[in-house]
Amino acid sequence: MTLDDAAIALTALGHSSRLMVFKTLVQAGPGGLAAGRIASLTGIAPSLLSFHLKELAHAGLAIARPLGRYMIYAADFAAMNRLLAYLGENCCNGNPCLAIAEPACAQAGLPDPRQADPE
Amino acid sequence: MTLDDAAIALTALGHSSRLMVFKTLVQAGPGGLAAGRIASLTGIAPSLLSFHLKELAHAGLAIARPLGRYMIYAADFAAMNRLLAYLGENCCNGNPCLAIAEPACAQAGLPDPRQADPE
DNA sequence: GTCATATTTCAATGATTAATGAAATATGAA
DNA sequence: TTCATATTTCATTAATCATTGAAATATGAC
Repeated sequence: MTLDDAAIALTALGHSSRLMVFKTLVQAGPGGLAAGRIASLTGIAPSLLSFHLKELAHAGLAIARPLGRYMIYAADFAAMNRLLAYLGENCCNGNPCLAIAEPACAQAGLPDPRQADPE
Repeated sequence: MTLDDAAIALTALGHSSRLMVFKTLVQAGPGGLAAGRIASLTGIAPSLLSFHLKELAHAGLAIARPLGRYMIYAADFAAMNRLLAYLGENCCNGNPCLAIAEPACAQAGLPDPRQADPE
């Protein structure tokens, strides 16, 4: 993932409506949700939601597949992982200083990586 | 961290120049860099850089401190960790499915958390 | 004090983005 | 075929953002 790829994905998530939509898709899991269901869950008008979903899809964070007259959108978990990996490597000095890494390591008796000094 | 806080931070990082600036600050470590040094490292014009640095600071991702006639900017690693934690919890279903979590866990003999099915 | 350096502010411009509602497209049901 | 549902497209408007260069501010050096 290049810096520009990451910036495009971050821009897509950097809007409260789109972040809410993406969060909704994540909660829905890989099966995804129909556009209308996303609209009713988030309260976003259909045409505006279509615009935001297209932004997310264009950024590679959501995948669309038609199902009859419905359009099913799902979060692209792999893409999100790549983005988080990029941020961890390039924007946290490559150190395991991420809070998110803590729970998985705590159960293994490892020290909390959040204490690592990033200098 | 609220969804709106996260969206503000993501917007700040969702611009290639600002992401490059932030990456530069991260590489510099907690000691930070003078604005002029950031300008020469990134090739961004001083007045435009000032604008972008203000955006990063306003989003809580960078901290500024005056040092004589210089202004030192440093990445706020704690804020970045909070953002990554938010994304991990809310945008990866709370599962340890993050690629970034893998290295720390591999050394403990844990299975690769990236294989976890987020459904 | 005067000068050079470092940074920010400001105004102006152009570009991009968000939001709204109406119209178009497509699918399934009756 | 006709109708209702689901979604997208389009045109329009408003709003926000990025960029530039000049001017202002502040600090340290001489």
